Amino acid sequence: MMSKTSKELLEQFRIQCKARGLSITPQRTAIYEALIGSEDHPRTEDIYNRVKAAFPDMSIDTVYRTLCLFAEIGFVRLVEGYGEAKRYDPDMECHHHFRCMRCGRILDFKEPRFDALEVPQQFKQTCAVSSIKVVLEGVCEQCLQKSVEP
Amino acid sequence: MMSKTSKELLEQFRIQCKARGLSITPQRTAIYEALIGSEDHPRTEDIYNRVKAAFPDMSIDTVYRTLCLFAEIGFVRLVEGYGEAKRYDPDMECHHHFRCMRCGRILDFKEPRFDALEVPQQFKQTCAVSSIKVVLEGVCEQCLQKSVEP
DNA sequence: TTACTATATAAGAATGATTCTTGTTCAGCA
DNA sequence: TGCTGAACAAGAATCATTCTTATATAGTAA
Repeated sequence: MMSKTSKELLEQFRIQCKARGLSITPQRTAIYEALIGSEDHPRTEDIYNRVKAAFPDMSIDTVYRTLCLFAEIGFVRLVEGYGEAKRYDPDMECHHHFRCMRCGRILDFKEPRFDALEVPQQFKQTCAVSSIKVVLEGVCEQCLQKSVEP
Repeated sequence: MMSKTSKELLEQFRIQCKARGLSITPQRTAIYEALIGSEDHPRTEDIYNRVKAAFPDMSIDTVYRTLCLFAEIGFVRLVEGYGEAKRYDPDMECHHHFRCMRCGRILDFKEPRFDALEVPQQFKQTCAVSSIKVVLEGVCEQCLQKSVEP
């Protein structure tokens, strides 16, 4: 999924932190590593659980703060959702989402035709548009099967 | 914004309720009316506040339950968001959203070119896709101005 | 109209996600 | 190597939402 190796990403992470005057702490590094190893659009608590093995007494508040910070400075993206817990996406390249409205699963997909969409004139002139993406809503394969079986 | 009059919508609301065996209570009617009069993608609490004038002792739990029910049966849509409180959209016609990542404002827009997007083959075959829409993220006009002024 | 019953509601407790507060620790620099 | 502001841990507090329970009422059947 990632086009850069995790080594390259980590190096970039360090450079970006320094450039912004942010301390490179073991916690932040661990959280960043957990993120780039995730393909499931994890919630804060998921990252917390993955990091806890190495940092048994990390506070979940640190994970909340750090993910929020990472989203602000562009290390990850906050995923569009429907009012449940926030989820993050480490893939910063242009891509799109299918969201299962039953189980919450998010599937990434690439679609060159969608990447080429142009921002409508009305927003181009007045707003700063940073992203344009397509969101599919529906029911995923697994959930469809479940509703047939039982 | 609405293509149907609120009278037509209310009539449709009653018919749909009956068809589904749902009681037509004053609370539900008031919540529905508040919804179709809203163009700001209100949160549950917003609707609660708007309805409270007429129903001083309505429970906010009723608003939560009712909005959830309305979304399930297709009277309104749950709007894609970023982990804050759920927001609802009474416009059931195909349209798209611009979301200000600073103030949370959501702007509706119509764009025929976006309405014609086709669901990628991979999802067509395996999932039930109920909606395909374009989401713009960025900073709105008002917020851009604010960041210049002070 | 009236009585009945399942559904809907109000009130408040409970839960889950997130943020805040406070005192402590540590990364990065002098 | 010591200093200082930034970062952290712990737990309290807050906000959104759901659950529980007892009561009220919409729709129906008599």
